[in-house]
Amino acid sequence: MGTRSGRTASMADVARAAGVSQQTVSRVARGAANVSDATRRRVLDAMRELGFRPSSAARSLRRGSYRSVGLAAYDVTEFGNLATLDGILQAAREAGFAVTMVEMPDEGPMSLARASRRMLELPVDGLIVGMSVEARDFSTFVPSPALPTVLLTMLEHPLCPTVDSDQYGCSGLVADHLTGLGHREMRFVAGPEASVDSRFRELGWRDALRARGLPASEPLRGDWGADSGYEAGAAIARDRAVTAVYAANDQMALGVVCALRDAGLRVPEDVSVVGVDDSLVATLPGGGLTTVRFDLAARGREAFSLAVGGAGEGARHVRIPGTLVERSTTAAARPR
Amino acid sequence: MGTRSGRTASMADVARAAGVSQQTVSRVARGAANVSDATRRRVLDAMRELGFRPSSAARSLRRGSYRSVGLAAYDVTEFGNLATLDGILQAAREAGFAVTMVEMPDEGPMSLARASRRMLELPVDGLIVGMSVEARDFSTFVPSPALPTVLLTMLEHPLCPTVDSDQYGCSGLVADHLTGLGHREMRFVAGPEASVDSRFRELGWRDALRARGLPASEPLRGDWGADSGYEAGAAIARDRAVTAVYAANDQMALGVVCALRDAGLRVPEDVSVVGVDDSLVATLPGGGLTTVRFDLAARGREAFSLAVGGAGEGARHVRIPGTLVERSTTAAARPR
DNA sequence: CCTGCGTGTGTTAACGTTAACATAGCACAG
DNA sequence: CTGTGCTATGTTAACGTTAACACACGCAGG
Repeated sequence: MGTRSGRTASMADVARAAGVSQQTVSRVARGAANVSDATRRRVLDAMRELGFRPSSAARSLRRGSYRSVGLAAYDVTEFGNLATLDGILQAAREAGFAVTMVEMPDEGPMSLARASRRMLELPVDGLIVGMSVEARDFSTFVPSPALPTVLLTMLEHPLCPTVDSDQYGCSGLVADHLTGLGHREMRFVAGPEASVDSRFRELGWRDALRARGLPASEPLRGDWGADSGYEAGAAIARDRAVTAVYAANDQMALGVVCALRDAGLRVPEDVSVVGVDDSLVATLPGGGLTTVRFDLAARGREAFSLAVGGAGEGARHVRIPGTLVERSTTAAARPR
Repeated sequence: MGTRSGRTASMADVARAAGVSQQTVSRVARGAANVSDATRRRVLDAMRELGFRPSSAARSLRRGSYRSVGLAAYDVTEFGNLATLDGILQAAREAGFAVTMVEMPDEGPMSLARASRRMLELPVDGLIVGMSVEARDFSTFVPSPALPTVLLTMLEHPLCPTVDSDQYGCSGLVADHLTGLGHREMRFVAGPEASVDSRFRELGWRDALRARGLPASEPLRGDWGADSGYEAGAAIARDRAVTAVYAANDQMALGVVCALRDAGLRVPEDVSVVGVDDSLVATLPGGGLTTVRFDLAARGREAFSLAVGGAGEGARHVRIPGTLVERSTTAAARPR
């Protein structure tokens, strides 16, 4: 017919079919005002008949923007990243943006560099990078000036704005809560040394104790898993002075609770336990875990607006505070 | 300098700076072979200096493809969807594709229609739709001929290929396992009636029992939650004939296990319990749940290749079989 | 009757890239 | 010395859209 066979219909094809100029088709496609009802109807009919799909490429080329934000992620499957993704998607939808993702096959700096280079060739107006990449990768990362880039990390980067949940401040919340309940002799169960989040939680804990004039004992070290929490809990059970435990995540906190109970101690009557993350395990039956909840969706939304809003230049560093969720593993301190 | 101020550098700017033609810049950018080392170096230097970023829009316009696949999702956060997303990301990365997501604000058909219309204007070569959308929405869905569309659902659609884990066949696996252990008197705990997955699991179970000459008793109905599983389990505990329970998901299966134990029965010695999904709860401490695992990443990969591979026309319907994971909640049948 | 204005439409020129073709230089077989 | 083929480079013409401008028309006020 009127269309060149094989190709998908363009505005020119629609214009020919509807007997109008190509510009009028463009006006209809964009919902512009100055089109008479009769013409609009004819054009819409022609579009439908020809299965017209506007070329996003041509539009973006002309317009100079893509209305899409890039996301370079290592492991979206992980709890925190997922909730952040959800926040990014929310913010994107409200702004009429899409989210374009590429996965990084591993956590190395090479992988990040490659993902970022690939992003430069993708139709995105800004880039959000992060999701479980270890800190050392970011330190060598150089963003392209042609693509506004936001990093999801606690470590401040000289060239990019960063966003993260306040992994330092959360420990202050826990310290407030536990000292408020009268606890003085407390233990911290840290995550793996390589983890930036764990390091900040530990630092925040140390500083919070010092600020309250309490001694900070050496942390026990776990690996984020419930089993490592169990081991730490077993060790703590033998120390009769301890009345409260703060574990750097919920999984380990759960392990601590199990170990304490297996050792014949009651939680929270004998020992209080607090976790961080408010992950699924924190709400399990058998009494929820007292923990710190982060607004991860806000983390995502913030990253989005920094990446595409572009307003405030100069590397800003946003830290989103958590809130303490009191469930049934903390109570007033009593000697064991 | 050589570049028009305000704009980001184009190939023409780079060409001017390097003293070559624009086409040569294009060749370098694409990594084409026929460029001398000296020229290549000069061009790369100019690119670096000008902060050149190739225009994805112009490329796609010229090339006619985007190297990106669209994903219209309702709730990515949910367990199954997430793993599927991961599979899509994997396949996309291997094919050098990006994944462009838009979120649907709710599950209504309007929302789906709107998301699909938005996708038509996005830079994608194919579209994957699904992720927790209820079946009725798909039935009224009409794909655009200009955008190859794949549906993630068990219900076959006349116009689109569909992909899903085999929600029917999984019940056959469970029936094989349990009858193999000598169980005859079994109960099925279904999910909510609105759920397509639950309906197919139930149908598969009925058919599997019939094929084995066993009577299929009326299913108990839950709502996917552990509490509803607990109720069902409590009812089953009172029926001394029953030696095995098949719950339509792991959460409910977990509830059943708890109820049976609270009623003084041993699992698996007195009653065997099987779930479906191999979700996190299935691997909890205290003895893992026997369950059916689906290869959800394969679901995602399959959807990807159907969406962009485009090879086989005509609506194909792919069902990916699960595998039974035997853990510690099933054992040989013994009278209670 | 002219001027001015608003409304619907058409015309033209980019946007930045790549494919196809053209050309210049050089090596080498005949 | 001519012709053939290869390599490195340049030239031209799209790809499909939108912004800017131009035009034709009807209608108001002078």
